[in-house]
Amino acid sequence: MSDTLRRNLALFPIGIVQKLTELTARQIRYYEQHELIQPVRTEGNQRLFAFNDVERLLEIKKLIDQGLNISGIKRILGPLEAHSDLPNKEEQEKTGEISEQELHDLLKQELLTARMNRPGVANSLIQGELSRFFH
DNA sequence: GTTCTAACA
DNA sequence: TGTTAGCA
Repeated sequence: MSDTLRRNLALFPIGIVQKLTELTARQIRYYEQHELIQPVRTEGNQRLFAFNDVERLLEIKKLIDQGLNISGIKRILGPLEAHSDLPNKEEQEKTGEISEQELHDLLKQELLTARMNRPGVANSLIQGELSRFFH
């Protein structure tokens, strides 16, 4: 499985992203309106974020802390790469493109990476919220 | 219980 | 940005 595919897998709802990034849901939706991120939607119109989106949000947060406005952030992060029409988690599982086992391995790998780059409270949150993937 | 959109203190 | 209303 390619790295870009892994990072673009739509996995978490806004609540988890909220804890992961320590941004409010309001802010996350606001940044989406300004095309800083492009989470996919479920059939129920709920946002599903990928690791890519989370990383992007963390960069946005850093720039906000540095006093930048939306316009400034857009210039620094640049336009969003119109990432192709990657199937979402449900479709991938439905079509058998990704097995449950692969998904678990994928998430475990991502969590290990996150643990090394972002030690602290964020990790316990990540592990807690994603524990359902490790049966 | 969670998320969504819209709108206003 | 926060927060609340009214839905799905």
